[in-house]
Formats: sequence, structure tokens, C-alpha cells
Amino acid sequence: MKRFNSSDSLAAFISITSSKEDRTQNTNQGYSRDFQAMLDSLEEEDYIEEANLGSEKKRRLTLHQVKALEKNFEVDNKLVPERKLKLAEELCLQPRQVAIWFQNRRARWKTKQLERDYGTLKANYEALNLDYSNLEQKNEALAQKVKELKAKLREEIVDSSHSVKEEYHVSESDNHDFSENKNSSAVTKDHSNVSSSNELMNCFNLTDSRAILGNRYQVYQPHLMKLEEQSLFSAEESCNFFSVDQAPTLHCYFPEQ
DNA sequence: TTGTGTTTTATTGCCTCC
DNA sequence: GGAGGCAATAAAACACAA
Repeated sequence: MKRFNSSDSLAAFISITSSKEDRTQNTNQGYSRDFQAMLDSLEEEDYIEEANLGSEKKRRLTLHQVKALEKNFEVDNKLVPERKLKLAEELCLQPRQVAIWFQNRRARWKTKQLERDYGTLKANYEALNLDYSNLEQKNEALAQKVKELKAKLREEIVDSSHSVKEEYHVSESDNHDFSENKNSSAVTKDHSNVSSSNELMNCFNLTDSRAILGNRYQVYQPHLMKLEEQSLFSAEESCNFFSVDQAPTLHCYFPEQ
């Protein structure tokens, strides 16, 4: 526990009763003339007040003392006993006063540092937030583009399936053999009602197209198989493709290159 | 002049280190 | 166990609007 002791009181007494010459000798080398004049006037007032000092009122340090302490604080914000004693002697303060000043000054510095850190973090957060918003916008735009491209792709699929049907009808009319392919004609009828590419793909998926169409249309099989693969990639998936929470998995688009 | 908020100086109690 | 640091706080000094 630290308490004032007799030596501190003596030091206080000495600092208060030290001569003005001693005090001003230590003051402010290198300040402008106006500033020096102001300091001198302040010191004068301080000195007059100190001369009348009988009470134990709390007194503020003089500008000169504060400046000197600040300079020392800039050099090193911690005090070793030797420096504390030297400073106290130079500034006509008790060593304890110097120690307390440094302690309070460190506390103020810490507060300011926290404020600075907070400001920096806040600025970083805002910049990051802005980046995030921009990425989100780009993500939405890209998802929309994916949607459009998929719709276009479906249209092309439907068109190509129509051309397959037409070719099939032409070949059937050439054969005039309906007795053998009753089922296949029913399937063809179904196909005529297919409006979407997914439905079309389901039709080909559920029925063995080779059995229906015969070896003649095997040439279209790879194409149909491709359609099945593409149908696995739904519209919903494409919308969530660039989900922010999840890294995009492009292997869906580029299975094997 | 005075009430109020802020800053500065100082105290207290606890903790760590040697 | 003593010295010194820190956080929390008290209290004086100061600034300033009303």
C-alpha cells in the first residue's frame, strides 16, 4: 500500500519553497517568444499562488511542468526510479506526483488508443460491408444471367426435339407398318403434348426409346442422355449457384474438360 | 452567477514481479 | 514483503452555456 510518507512531505515543502530562479531555469528552451511570454506569465501567477499556499488544495501542474512531462512521456511512457527522481527534481515536484502523472497519462493514452482502434475497426468494417454489398449485387446479376441462359438452352432443346419428331413421323409414313408399333404411336402422341423440355426428358427417361424407335434412332441417344444430365441441374440450383454462404461448385458446369 | 459537464490530480485496492 | 502498475473512483479545477 502506498501512502504519503515524511520524505514526500518534505519534498513537497522543498518544491513549494524553491526559488523562482530555480524554477525558471528549467523552463521551455526553444519555444517561440510569444509562447515563452505566455508561459512566463503563467509561471508568475503560479508562483504568486504558491507563495500564498497554506492549504492542501489540489493544484494543477504548470504548463511548463506538463510540457516537460509530456516530452518525457514521448521518450518513454514508463518511469525508472532514477528518471522519476531526476524529473521531480527538475520540475520541483514530488517523485510521487511524477509517478501519478505518468500513471494518469498512460491511462489517457490507453483510452485514446482504444478510440483510435475502434475508429480503425469501424472504417474497416464499413469498407468490408461495402465490398459485400457490391459482391451481392454482382452475384444477383450473374444468377439472373444463368437463369436466362438456361431458359435459352431449354428453348433450343425443345426445338431440336421437334425436329426429331418430324423426322420420326416422316419415317413412319414411309413404312406404313402400324401393327407392329402401336405402343410407339401412343408414345408419339404423348410427345406431341409435351410442352416443356423436362417433360420431354421424362418421357424418354421412363421408356426405352430404343425399343420404341428401333435402332434407327440410336443416333439420337447420346443427345438425349445429355438432356437427362442437364435436367439434373434445376432452375432452383442455378438461382442458388452463387450463394454467398457457400462457395460455388463449378464442377456442375464443367464436369470433365 | 450558477449549474453542469469535462479534465486533471490524487487515492484506494488489488495484482504481479523480483 | 515491498515496489510499482493498473482500474476504478473521488474530488478539485476548469470551461461554458443560460
